[in-house]
Formats: sequence, C-alpha cells, structure tokens
Amino acid sequence: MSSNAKNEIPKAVISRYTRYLTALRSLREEGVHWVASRELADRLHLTSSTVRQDLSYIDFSGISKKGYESEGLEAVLEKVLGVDAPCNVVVVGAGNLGRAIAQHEDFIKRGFNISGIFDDDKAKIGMKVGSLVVSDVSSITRFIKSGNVSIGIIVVPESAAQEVADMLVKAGVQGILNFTSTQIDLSDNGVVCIEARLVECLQELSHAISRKK
Amino acid sequence: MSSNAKNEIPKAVISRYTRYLTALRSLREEGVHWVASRELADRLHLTSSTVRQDLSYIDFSGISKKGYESEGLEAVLEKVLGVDAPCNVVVVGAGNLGRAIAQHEDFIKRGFNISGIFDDDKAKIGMKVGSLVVSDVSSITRFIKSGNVSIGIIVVPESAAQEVADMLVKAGVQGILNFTSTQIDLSDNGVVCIEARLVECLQELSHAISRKK
DNA sequence: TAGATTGTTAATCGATTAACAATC
DNA sequence: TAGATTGTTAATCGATTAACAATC
Repeated sequence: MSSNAKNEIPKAVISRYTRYLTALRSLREEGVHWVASRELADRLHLTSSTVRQDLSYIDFSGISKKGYESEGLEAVLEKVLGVDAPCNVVVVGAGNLGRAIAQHEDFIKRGFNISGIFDDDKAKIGMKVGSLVVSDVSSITRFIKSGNVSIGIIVVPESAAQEVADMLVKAGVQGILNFTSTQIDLSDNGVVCIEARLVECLQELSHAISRKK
Repeated sequence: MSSNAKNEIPKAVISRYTRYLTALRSLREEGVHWVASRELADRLHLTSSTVRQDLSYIDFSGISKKGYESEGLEAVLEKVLGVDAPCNVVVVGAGNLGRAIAQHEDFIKRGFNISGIFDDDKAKIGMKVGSLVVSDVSSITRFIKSGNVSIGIIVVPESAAQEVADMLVKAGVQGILNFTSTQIDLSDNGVVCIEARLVECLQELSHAISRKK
C-alpha cells in the first residue's frame, strides 16, 4: 500500500522515470511481466534502494517476493510523465541535423509526432523531408496555433537560436528542446526549455578520458 | 591566489565547465576580455556563488573588481576538460541521424574531427557523406587502431547498440557517445559512455509541460 | 579612499544509500 | 513456514547557496 500524493516529485526522480520507462518497454518486448527493483536497478546501473525510493512517489505498489507488474508500472509512469497521449512537435531548421531529427523513428515510436519542419532559407523551403515538406518559417505561428503543437525543437545555427525560441514562445508552444549550444533565455513566460547540449556531452567524455591517463 | 590542486573535481562542476566554455567562446566573439562571476552566472542561469565555487577547483584566479580574464579562463578550462587538442571520432550507423551527426559543424568547430562513418547495410556502404564515404563496419577495428580514434558515436537501431559498443571497446576507443535509448553495459573495461537520451529529453519536457496544467 | 568583486568557509538543501520491519 | 522483496525511515553523501573577510 503505497500512495504518496506528494505534490512535487524531485527532478532527479523524474529524469530516472524516463529511463525506467525505456527499460519497461524492452521488458514488455521480452515478454517479462514482473520485475524486481534489483533487476530494474541492474539494467540502469542504479541501486535497488534508489528504484524503490523513486517508485514511492507514485501511486503504484509492488508485491513482496514478486516485484512490480511491468505493464501496470509502464502505464503509470507514462501518465506521470504526460506521455500517455501523442503530442505534436515542430522542428525549426532544415539543415542536416534538423532533417534527421524530423525523421527520427524513435520519436514517432514514443508518441512524439513531428508535424512540421521550417526554415528561412529559400533553397530549403519546399524540400521533401520524409513525408513532410519544409515550410517557410514565417508561416510557423499560424501552423502552431492551428495544429495543436506543444513542443518546438530548435536545430538552427547558434546565432539564430534565441530569436527562434522567442518566435516559438510567441506562437504558443509550451516546451522547447534546444539542440544548439546557445543557452536559451525564457524570462518568466511559463515555457520550459531543455538543452540537448551535444557538444557538451562530447566534452564531458573528453574530460573523463583524459582523467584516466 | 587560488590553486586548489584537488585531485577530484565534482561531476556537476565538470558538467558546468563545458557550459562556461561555450559562454566564454561567445564572449570572445563579442570581444569581451573580462567577465565577472555574476555576468557568467546570469548567462547560464546560475548564481555567482556557484560560479566562484566551481572556479575554485582550478588553478586560475580572478581579480577583485575586474572578474576573470576570459581568454585565459577559456584556455584553462579547455585543458581541464581535455579539449585543448583535436580528437578523432567515428560514427557507427549511417541512417539519417548518423549521417547528420557525421556532418555536424558544431562538432568540428569544437575540435571533434569525425574521421569515419560505418554501417553494416550494403545499400549504405559506399554512400558519400560530406567528405566521407560510408565504410563496412567489419573494417572498423583496423580503422580505429590505425587512425588514433578515441571516441565512437553509436547511432544504430536500439537492438544493435550493445553489440556495436562491444565492438568499439574491443577496437580500442576510450569513450562512447550513445544516441540510442539502450543503456550500454561496459563492465569494467575502463571505457566511459555518455548517453545522449534524446527521447528521454522530450519525455522530461512532456512532464514539465503537463505539470503546469 | 570607497566600492565592487573575489575566494573560501559554513550552512542549507537535495539526492542517494543503508537498514530493517512488514508482507506476500 | 521460510525466504525474498517491498516500502519507508534515518543516515550519509554531495551540491548549492549565503555570508563575509580579503583584496584590488
């Protein structure tokens, strides 16, 4: 009997929920119906204590000796993360990376439906990207408002990132995923931004490597 | 007069160093030679206290009333992160995302030289990707050993991720950047892996969005 | 000099782990 | 029943912030 009804789940816990979800989906494909905290922990390089502590924030109980019913837990985590319904996303920037992101199958598979891709470069507008066509960024506001789009992904040159973010916010997105190295400034408008920081990932890796020597 | 000579810089601090570095590079482009902890903090949405605390781990002093000499600090951070010399990288997986990553200008600009791209799909081998040509993954070990490659980037379907990681380790890379959602297992072989977790970023965003309502 | 900003210590805050009674 | 595993509390560990003397 858990039930915690806490109104605030720690940031670090939410971040791990996304990873539990990925693991639970693999387990489902493997036909595994019950999973113990130790098993989940091992798969994600955590401790079983962390897993049980994390799961104490949600309204889902395990059973002694059996563990957690994996499909049930998967459904609860999807609900908590707000990924229990598909969500429309636009990509801004139709360069190599933008076009690849727009066609990335893992996003679709996980319920993120890329419904538009935009650029300001006349040479790119009209280009086919999978089943989409690159549109002029000047039409993005109308598109977002009419298409129930809640997330914008920024994949433009660094110098344009903030300007694009402002445009997305004005158009009414609720969240932004930023693939540039520019730190986006969102004042206090209630929009959330997550930074992918690809270059910074490689730099952390460099540090870890050079520390070994 | 700082000098801390500590042998272990906290993980969270290293992670912010990569962000300071990005900010310092922008400052250089703007022609700014001195930067105060408050200014750096504001740009990255941190507190000035965090910035000064972080910088106390390295052997670089600011000056009262002026702040930090930005190019000097940039150089020291590059050294600490091990990004003061270019580094060779291979990409495994020549799908949309793999090809885009291999041509991503931000990587080159920051000293990560993509020197090869590999796939096991006959239809992709031989394909031109920027100035590279997709090679058969069976040749990757020889390539890595002879080309002084220290980092491998995994951009393959989830089901192949672990197998590719094992191959990269055997070939002798020292670090791995994983773009799939599969958690890579590296036992105890001294190789470091960083997970990009793109889908998980979007899911965190979903949570933050749905929490607002 | 007066005032701004550093460097550092100590306090606070948050996250992880250990431990164990409850339970199936 | 006996043993394994949960749920939860308390202890530990690590990260952030506040505060302020030192300094330019």
